Amino acid sequence: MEETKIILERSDDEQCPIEKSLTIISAKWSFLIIRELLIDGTLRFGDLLKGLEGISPKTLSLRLRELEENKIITRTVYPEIPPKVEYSLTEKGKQLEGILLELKRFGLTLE
Amino acid sequence: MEETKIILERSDDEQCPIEKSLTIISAKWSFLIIRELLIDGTLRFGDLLKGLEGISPKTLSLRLRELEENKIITRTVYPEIPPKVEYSLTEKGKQLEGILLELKRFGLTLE
DNA sequence: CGGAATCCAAAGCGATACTG
DNA sequence: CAGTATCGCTTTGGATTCCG
Repeated sequence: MEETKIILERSDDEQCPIEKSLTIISAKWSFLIIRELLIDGTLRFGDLLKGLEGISPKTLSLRLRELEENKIITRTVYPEIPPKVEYSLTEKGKQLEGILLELKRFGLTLE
Repeated sequence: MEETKIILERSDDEQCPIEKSLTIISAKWSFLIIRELLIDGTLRFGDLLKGLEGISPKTLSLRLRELEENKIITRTVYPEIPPKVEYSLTEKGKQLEGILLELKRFGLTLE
């Protein structure tokens, strides 16, 4: 039962793991979307559009697609009229709560 | 001896703490600069310029100033000729190692 | 050596209008 | 309702040159 220790080292990957994580979290509006879903569980496109004041549907749509591609959220379509689409976090997505809390803790130490 | 629990909640600050942290860490090249300093301790401008392949002096200079403003690094000038300037992490800056490790751990779970 | 100044291309994103 | 399409501005940062 070996666990590989995670240490900090240089990585010449085109995409090192730290960078992958940051790319996902730090795109504009991304962590806010994730936070909404952590708090509310499941939300529709319109809910997010309304909850995140200032976001455009274009950007929201783009961010949601990226998060889905990275398995952070799931997208569920209900074949009704009018359409209904729900978004929620995957298990992997929920793991981001810890990171967001760390970022919050650190951010609070900045004047 | 009360400790305020850090919980995830909506924040309508122009700059919520999570966003502050992310702004610092996720600017292009920022976490790489921090990682270099975590590994090497103290580095000169030229060392960083050489170590971070692809960065331009303009961008490096900009990032260093931002990090200094946020008390993540210190800048020490030795009044010599030719000039010598050294950068290293503050105690606050060193605290970012934990966050970078979390980001790495998470990044490794992404395919 | 450690930057600052300039110029420019690319990306990012908001506003808005439109569609299945 | 849940997006997509288009347009144009703003920001970012790379390349390069120059300076104390």
